[in-house]
Amino acid sequence: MSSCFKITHQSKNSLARTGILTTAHNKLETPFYMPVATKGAVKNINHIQLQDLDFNCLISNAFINYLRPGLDLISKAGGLHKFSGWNNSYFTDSGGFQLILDHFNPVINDEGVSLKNPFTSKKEMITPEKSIEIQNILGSDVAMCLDHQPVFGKDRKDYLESTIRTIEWAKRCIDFHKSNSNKLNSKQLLFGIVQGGNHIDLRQMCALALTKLDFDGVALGGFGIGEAQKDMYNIIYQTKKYLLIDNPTYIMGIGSPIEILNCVENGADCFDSVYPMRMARHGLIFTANGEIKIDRGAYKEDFSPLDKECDCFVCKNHSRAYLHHLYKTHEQNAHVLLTYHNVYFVQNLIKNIRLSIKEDNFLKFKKEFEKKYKK
RNA sequence: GCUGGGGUAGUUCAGUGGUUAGAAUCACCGGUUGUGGUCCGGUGGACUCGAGUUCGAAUCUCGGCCCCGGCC
Repeated sequence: MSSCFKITHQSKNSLARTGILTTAHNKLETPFYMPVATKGAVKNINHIQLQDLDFNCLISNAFINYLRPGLDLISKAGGLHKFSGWNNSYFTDSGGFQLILDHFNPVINDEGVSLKNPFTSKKEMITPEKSIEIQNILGSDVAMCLDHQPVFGKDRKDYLESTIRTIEWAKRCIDFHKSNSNKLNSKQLLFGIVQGGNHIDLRQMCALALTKLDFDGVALGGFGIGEAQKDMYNIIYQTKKYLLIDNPTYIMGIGSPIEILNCVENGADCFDSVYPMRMARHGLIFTANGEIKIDRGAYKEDFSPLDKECDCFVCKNHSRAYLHHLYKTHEQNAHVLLTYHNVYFVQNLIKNIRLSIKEDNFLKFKKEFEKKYKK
């Protein structure tokens, strides 16, 4: 039973809820979205701006930090928080996501994963224990289990194998986490991860197994890629039935406005995704009236703001024409300004979601948002 | 005035006497989700003009026009 999470309001007509997740650094209001700071920095937006936007939690990557700059250096600095100058919360991803990137030449067996260090070309063996040890040293507020999501898994057989492996690894992760007294952050929480692709029974089997392991929270993985995407909401809904009601539920890798809304409706409490920042870099901008692509010629002489309803400083001070010009001329500031707007937009959405849940108005809010957002 | 170089997509370049003239950029349209990046994919668009040689010229020859350099 987790004591770090407390539900503060439960929607009557859906699984949407607000809550407080208490970490060593913060009390995090849920639902919340975490900007991704793989290397201890979010691309094109700095810590002060993020803090001003009330982001109290980022997610970094244990494996990437382990490869570079390395644990010795981060330890000398006093851990990931001090090294990166972020005094709020950090989740750390285990490195499980890197298992699907060809770039790292992953070779997986029951013991763990063998990966190629792209900086040295040396092989690195990451086991569940090793992954937790790295996160213990980094001192993140929430560590994630090492999980296995199959890349090419088209067959149920592949998903069954990876799901069973994920459960076995989860046991090893929690055993190591409990027994290792050498943690930088003694209050570090640990979340398990549900795999199973789009097979509801595998998801439920995995969820059930994790609930028996005393995790502080449970994540659903495997949505950023592959076939599970279209069935995501149903998978979350069906999986939630097998999770403890007062466990925080984290949807990994999801971050578009519409997806956040639908995940919240099905009981999700936190998110992380590169989506808002990457879309900004690629010129796709979130607005209350839908997404726009700022590189389109249509905006060349459009002197209105990105989003008329947005109060961010970019919308208050700059026109689409100006941002179009910066973007088309590859001016660095284009990415900085567009990233700021997208991140602001998502945070604003999250705040409104929380408010609407507290006011028992979530479904109405969602419906109205979607109506305007989808053309 | 003399002389050399050059004119190929909106732009910068490649290339060849022989099916459908390449690329980058550009324009338009997709994509992007536990970060390998200002990324990936699709589509669109051109041989300076005239004459000659040739079965065939965008390519070779001559001339016109235009651009760049050098000399006077």
